Amino acid sequence: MISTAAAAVAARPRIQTRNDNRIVLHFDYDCFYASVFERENPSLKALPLLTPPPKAVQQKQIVVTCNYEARRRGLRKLQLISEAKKLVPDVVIVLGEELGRFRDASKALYKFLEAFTWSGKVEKLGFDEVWMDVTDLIDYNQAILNTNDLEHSFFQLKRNDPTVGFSYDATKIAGHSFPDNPQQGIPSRSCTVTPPLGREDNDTVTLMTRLILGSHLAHHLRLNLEDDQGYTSTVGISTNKLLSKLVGNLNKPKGQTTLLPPYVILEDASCLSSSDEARRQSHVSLFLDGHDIGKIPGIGFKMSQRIRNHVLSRPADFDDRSMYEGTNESITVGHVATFPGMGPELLEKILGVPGAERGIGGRAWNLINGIDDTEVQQAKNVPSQISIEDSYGRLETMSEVVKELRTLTTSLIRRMHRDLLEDDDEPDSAGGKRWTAHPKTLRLSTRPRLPLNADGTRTRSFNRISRSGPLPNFVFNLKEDINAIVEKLVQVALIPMFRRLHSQPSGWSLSLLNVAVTNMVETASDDGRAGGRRDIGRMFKRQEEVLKEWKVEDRDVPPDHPAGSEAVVPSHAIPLPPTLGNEIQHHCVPTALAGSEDMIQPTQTSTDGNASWESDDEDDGAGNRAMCAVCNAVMPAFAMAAHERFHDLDK
DNA sequence: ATGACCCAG
DNA sequence: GGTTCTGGGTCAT
Repeated sequence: MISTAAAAVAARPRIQTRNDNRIVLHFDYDCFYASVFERENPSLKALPLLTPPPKAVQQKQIVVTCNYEARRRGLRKLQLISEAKKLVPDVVIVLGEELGRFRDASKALYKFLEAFTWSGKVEKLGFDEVWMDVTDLIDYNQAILNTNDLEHSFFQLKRNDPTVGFSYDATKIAGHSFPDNPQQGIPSRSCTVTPPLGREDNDTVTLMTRLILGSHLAHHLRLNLEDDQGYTSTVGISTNKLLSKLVGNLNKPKGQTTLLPPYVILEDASCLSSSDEARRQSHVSLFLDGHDIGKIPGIGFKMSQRIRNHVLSRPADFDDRSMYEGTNESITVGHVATFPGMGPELLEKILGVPGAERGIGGRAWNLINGIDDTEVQQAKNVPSQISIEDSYGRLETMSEVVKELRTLTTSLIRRMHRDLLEDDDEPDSAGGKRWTAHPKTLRLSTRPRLPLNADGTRTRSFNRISRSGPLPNFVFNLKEDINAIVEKLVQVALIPMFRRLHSQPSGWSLSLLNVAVTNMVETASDDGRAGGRRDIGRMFKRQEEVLKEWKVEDRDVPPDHPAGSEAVVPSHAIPLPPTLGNEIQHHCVPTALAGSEDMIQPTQTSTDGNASWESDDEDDGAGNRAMCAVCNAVMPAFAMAAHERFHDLDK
C-alpha cells in the first residue's frame, strides 16, 4: 500500500518539456497614471522623503488608480470616491477620464524600449506594462563574456559596436532575486543528495548566466527610463511572459526581481518524500505554488471559479474572489497541482465547457507549471481596434442617444486621425497625411439596464450587446469637415445599428454606449504603395494593376452583377463609358450602404453632388482627375469606379 | 462576417 | 467579474 502523497507523485502527469531558452523582461511602470500627472505638473510631486501626498485618479465615481502613499493609507483601485474621501480626507484627486495623455506617454515609453531590442519583440499590455524578448541580446553578450574576468564585463547594446553599452559584474544578479538569498552565481539546491553532474546542471548554470545578463540589462533599461523619460518602473526577469510578469510583483515599486534556476524538477528523486517537496525542487513551482489560482495571468474569474469549485468539491461560499484570498476558501496553484488526479485531462473536463478555448486544459496545466510558450509579439504600428465609450446613469430617449453618439463618434474620428494617420512627404497628398491602416468594421455596443423582475427587483446586468457592419469609406476622407463626417456616420450607420439593437422606440434604459472601429488592415508602407503621385506613368502603371486584378476577380462575379463588365476594358486604351463618368460623383458612397436594408440608400448621398469630400482637382488643368478617399491614389476620374471596387474586394 | 464571451490593466 | 475605459483574443454561427 502506498501513501497518498506517493500516489500523487506517481500519478502526476508529465509536465510538458520546458523551453527556457528565451530571456523575457516584464516592465510595469510604477503608478503610471499618477506619474503622468506628476510629469505634467511637477508641483504635484512629493517632496522627497517628506510625507508624500496621497493621490488618486478619478473616473466617474471611481478611483481607477492611486499612488503608493494612498495605498498605504488603505485606498484601493476601483473604490468609490466617497469611500476614498472618508478614508483619506486629504487625498488629492485628479480627473482621469481623458485618456489621451496616458496613451501618449505609454506610446513614448514603448517606443523608447523598442529601440533597445534587436528582434523588435516588444509587446504592450494596457498602458503601463511591456514585455521585451531580449534573447538575442543575451545570446550575443553571453558569447562575448570573458570567463576569466566576469567582474569587469561590458554589455554591448549594439551588435558589432563594442563602444555602446555599459559595464557590469557578471558574477552577480542585479537587483532582487527569487529566492532572495541565493549563493551568488551558484544555483541553490534544496536536495541534499548531490546528483552526478548532468545535463540539468549545465542547463542550470547556463540559465543562471543568462538571467544574470538579463538582470543587468533590465537594470540599465530601468535607469534609462527614469533618467531620460522620468518614469520609474518595476521589472521581472525570467524565461517567458508568465514568469517574468509574476516575479516582478515581488519587489514594487522601483525594483526588479529575477527568478533563479533551477527551473526544472530534477530527475533525481531519491530525496523526495512528497509531491510538495518534488515541486519545490524547482524554483518555478516554489514560486508559483503560493499564488491564488486566480492570480495566474490567463486564469480569470470564470476559470478560477470552476477550478476552485472542483477542488473544494462544492461551490465556493461567496462569489467574490477577493473574499477567498488568505482564507480557508483560498485555492492556490500548489493545491491545484497536487490535487489527486489533477492534470491536463482533468482540467480539460473542468474547463472545457462549450465555448471555451480548445485545449484549455493543457494550457491551464502549463500555466500552473510555469510553462508559457506564447511569444512576445512584434512591435505593432497600429492598434487592431479603437473604441470610445462613456457610461451614464440612464439613457432613455432617442435624442439623448443621438447626442451621445455624436460626441463619441467625434472622439473616435479624432482618435483615428491621431493614431492612424502619418505624415506623407508626397507633395499631393491631402493635408500631407496618409492612412497607415483602415479599419473595416464599425461596431456599436450598449449595456442595457434590465427590466424589472416580477417581484419588483432589478437584476443588475453588465453584459454588453453589440451590432456591427462595414465601416463606410467616407470616414477616411481628409478633406471633409469632421462634423459632417460624424453626422453622416451617425445617420447612415450608427442609428440603424442602434435600431437593430433596440427595436422599440422607447422602453429601454442604457448605462453605456461604445463606438468602435475594428478589423484593422495595415496599409503597405513601402514605396510601391499607392498614393498621391503626380507621376502620370506611374499612375497608369498602377491603374493597369488595378484593372488586371479586377479582371481576375471579375470571373467570380455573378452574371447579374452589372459592375464587372463595364470595368473590364483594355488597359492600353481606356475609354470613358458614360456610366462611369457619373460614378465618380459618388465614389465615396459608403459601401456599407449597399447591402444593408437598415441604412439609407446611396441615392441620398449621391445627390448632395458637390460635397467637400469629393475630388476638388478640377481646377488644376489636368481635368477629370480624382483622388481616392481610401488610399489617396490620384488617377483619371473614369478609373475611380474600378479603383473603388478594387478596395471593396478585400472587404 | 457577426455577436457573445473571456481575459487583461 | 463587477464598478472605468479601454484593448486583446476565441468560439459558435
